[in-house]
Amino acid sequence: MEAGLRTENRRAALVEAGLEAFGTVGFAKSSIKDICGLAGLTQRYFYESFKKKEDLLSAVYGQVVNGVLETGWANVEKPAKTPAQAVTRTLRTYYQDLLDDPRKARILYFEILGVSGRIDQEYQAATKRLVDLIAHALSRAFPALSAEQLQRTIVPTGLAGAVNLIAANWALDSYATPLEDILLQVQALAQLLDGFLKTSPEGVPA
Amino acid sequence: MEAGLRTENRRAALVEAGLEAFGTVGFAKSSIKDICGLAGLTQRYFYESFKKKEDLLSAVYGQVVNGVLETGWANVEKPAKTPAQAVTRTLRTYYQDLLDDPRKARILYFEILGVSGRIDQEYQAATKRLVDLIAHALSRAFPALSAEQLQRTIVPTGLAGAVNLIAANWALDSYATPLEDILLQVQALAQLLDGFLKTSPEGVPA
DNA sequence: CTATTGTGACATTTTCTCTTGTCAAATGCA
DNA sequence: TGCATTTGACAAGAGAAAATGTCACAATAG
Repeated sequence: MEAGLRTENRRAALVEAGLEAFGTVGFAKSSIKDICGLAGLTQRYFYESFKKKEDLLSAVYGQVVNGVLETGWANVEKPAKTPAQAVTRTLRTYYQDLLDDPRKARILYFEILGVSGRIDQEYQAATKRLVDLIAHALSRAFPALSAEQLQRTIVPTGLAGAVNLIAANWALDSYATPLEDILLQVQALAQLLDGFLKTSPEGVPA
Repeated sequence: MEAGLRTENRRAALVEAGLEAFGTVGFAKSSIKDICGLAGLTQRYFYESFKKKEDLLSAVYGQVVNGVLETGWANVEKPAKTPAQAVTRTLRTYYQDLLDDPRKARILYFEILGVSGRIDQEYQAATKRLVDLIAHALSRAFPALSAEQLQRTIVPTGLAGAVNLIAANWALDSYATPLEDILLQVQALAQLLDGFLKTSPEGVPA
């Protein structure tokens, strides 16, 4: 095997080990040594691919964020019978991702915060991407809402916060509430909004 | 001055120094030595009042949380002419608190997360208190919504997430958007909800 | 086969930070 | 005033983790 390729493999192993360490023990309590142990590598290989622990967190976070947002976008484009169905389905896959791998939830909602200014910026950028996805999902599910109009309001940001806090509380609660219960409530709200928009064609004010 | 009282004063100085350190440099990057320096005390006095840095964070967080929730409750009880006005006024004081002291915002939304299991529990408890406040505010502003009904839904949790993420983004953005712009949008949404509830006396389904 | 490069295990250095201890000066109290 | 307690400044040990270095061995290419 080529050297460059093996370097890549080691890097990938470190990212996977980082996901495990940060997602279970936590960022603060994981040492570089621990992570290398999980990856089955010695410490020097850490410095082969990363300068410091924070850089690994950045790589892990980027991978997780890309994963959930990709499944989100893949879902939002699919046609749906009703707006409520579209909203529910998108949210289901998003939450299902976190349910399948609680380490991702922990990194997305907890470990990423308060580490450094640079990481805060990455968090902010990722939040913005989620807000964009939500704005797009809303404008698709509810054609009465224009995407441009949504972009200028705080509504998608607020909804992103709602989605995130519900997910974070759900994770802190060890996923006690069945996912379907949460989705049923969301579905009811979406149906309400749908009915409301149909009786108020003037839409939502900016 | 009595000894016990001076001990109290030193403790208060440490909490204030903790607010400054955690709220600007951050929890991870603040050493006990730094904090004592800010407080104008030597390290031994840290151990007089706290066992470890985490305990100081807990004290600082508790003070900040109590402060914002108290102003929130004080406001929510006041009578208002319209529901939209009630919502806007409560939110204004809540956000104004954070605008006046950005260190509080940083601690509330960033520094508190991912520190330890114990701190996570305190965060969860504080979130629950905010959710309760919001549920109460909603049931007061919109009598059509019963408090008991609200408690069983994810709506207040979602709204708490919305309030928090909007605040967190706002803080990360160095409060670029004028507070009044945000409040105007919230007011518009509240008016919409008010109008909707008046045409749908059956209320929101559980 | 042999020289070069990559690898793995381990040692070492360095840098922090926590935590406890010492002691003289200051302060409060009888 | 004289005694006891409190205080402030600093020292120093303990421990952990980061970051770098060494070296024998394995793998591979020519």
